[in-house]
Amino acid sequence: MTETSPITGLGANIQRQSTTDQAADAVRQAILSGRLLPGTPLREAALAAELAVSRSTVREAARVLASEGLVRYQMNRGIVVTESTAEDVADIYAARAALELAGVDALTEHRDPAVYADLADLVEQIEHAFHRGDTAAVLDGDRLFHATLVAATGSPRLRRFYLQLQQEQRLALALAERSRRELGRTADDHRQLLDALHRSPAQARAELTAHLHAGAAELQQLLDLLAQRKQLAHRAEGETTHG
Amino acid sequence: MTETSPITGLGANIQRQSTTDQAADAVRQAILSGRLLPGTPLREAALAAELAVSRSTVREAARVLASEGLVRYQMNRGIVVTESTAEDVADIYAARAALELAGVDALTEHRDPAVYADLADLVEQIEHAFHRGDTAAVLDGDRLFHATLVAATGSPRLRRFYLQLQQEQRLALALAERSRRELGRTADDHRQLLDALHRSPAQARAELTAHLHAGAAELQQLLDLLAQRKQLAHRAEGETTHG
DNA sequence: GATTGCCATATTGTCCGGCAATCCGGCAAG
DNA sequence: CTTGCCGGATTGCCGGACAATATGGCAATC
Repeated sequence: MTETSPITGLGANIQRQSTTDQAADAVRQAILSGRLLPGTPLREAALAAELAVSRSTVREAARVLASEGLVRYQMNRGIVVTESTAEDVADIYAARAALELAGVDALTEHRDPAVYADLADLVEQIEHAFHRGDTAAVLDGDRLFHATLVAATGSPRLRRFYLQLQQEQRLALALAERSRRELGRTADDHRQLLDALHRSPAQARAELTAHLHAGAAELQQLLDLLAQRKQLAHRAEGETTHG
Repeated sequence: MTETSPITGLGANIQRQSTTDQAADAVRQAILSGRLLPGTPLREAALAAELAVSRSTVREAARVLASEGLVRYQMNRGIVVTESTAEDVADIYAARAALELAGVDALTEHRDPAVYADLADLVEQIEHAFHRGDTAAVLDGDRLFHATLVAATGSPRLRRFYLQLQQEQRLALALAERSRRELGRTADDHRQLLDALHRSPAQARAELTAHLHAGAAELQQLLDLLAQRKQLAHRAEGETTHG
């Protein structure tokens, strides 16, 4: 899996990280963790001061994040953390479906036992995490399971694109919390999906699309809830201002 | 298709283009047209002078192009026009297959007559261009045909990603010239593919994969040829230097 | 002759200060 | 309530600057 030098056998390619990349990482982390909410404008000067870097560096980092879809870059209006619409969420799931179905096709065609083993491990992990009540671990396992599926295509480009989709999805629900019931369904779903992957391509495809549709619906619902809560907060704020 | 304002009915959203974007466009154009060959290092200062912009602007533009895969950004080594390996080409076709198959699925499921009409038009265009001997038009039609197929998924993200793949492919064969026979095959293939799309999903999928495999093989062969020619040139250069 | 160490040069990474263009909120006039 | 205007805040872009790093060549060494 890892590259090895033909001479030394050491694949350790040491490499410093540019300030720009570090800045991008910091902001990305803040966004994905929900510390920077969608819609938040990112003032270049303030960010530069906060990160102790120059404005040029911030701008370069912003270009990177923009290409990942985490922020939007509007002419003369600056950087804003991306706000996902309902259509965006639907689209993310549609795109996910396309890539993951390609993964299913590749897997059910080549039947690589290593991939099946990885997937089985992940299902175990997810179930364990669920019983421990470790929400973050469940979600991590979920993401890794699907990423592994796409990786089964063997295509680096599909893999990279898929990771971006996952990032966008994380951004969309950064502040949403899943209920225990939904997490349980997640755990069950993946075992079922794995079974279907063993059985037949057609069943696997069907199971996956069903799983994704359910996920999309759940996320849409969560977003609606958040929007409602936000509206209420907004209204309350208006009242206090008026009173 | 186009967005219309509920008030004026004018969808004309005028918008200036930032200098950075213009710079990126210029370089992108130069790369895709083959004026900047793969492997060419892009000196920031020189580029800035050439485009009559500042180095900061060039760097931002480079970040954009790097995110599109047209250039590579190596720490302390600067910007280099991406050199595609044989694996890259294979991967591009694998990724294309995944997305286009999603398009086939969507199309054969919904049977949107408008899309079929568009595709039929494009086949006509390609055949006309071929008979005119207009190579560029054939290739444009080819690209548009496949992009339309992917667009049938209705997913903006898949569409965007697919355009990037097409860009990368153009980069890979920027300086390769296709023979008349290959262009003819291209024209025939698309009509066959369109027929299969009318017939059955399974046949469409089969036809598409065959088409893409043939394309990949052709491109690989072209690249081998180019590599050989390059080696010969290189060797000749060495001889003159020594002599 | 091949390897190593060193040095001059070219180039990048990053920062800074600056200025015009643009956006935004508010206030006044109609 | 709309329109026009104004000032502060912010961005877009620039040019200069300097340290860190890469690169190619030359000399010293084995």
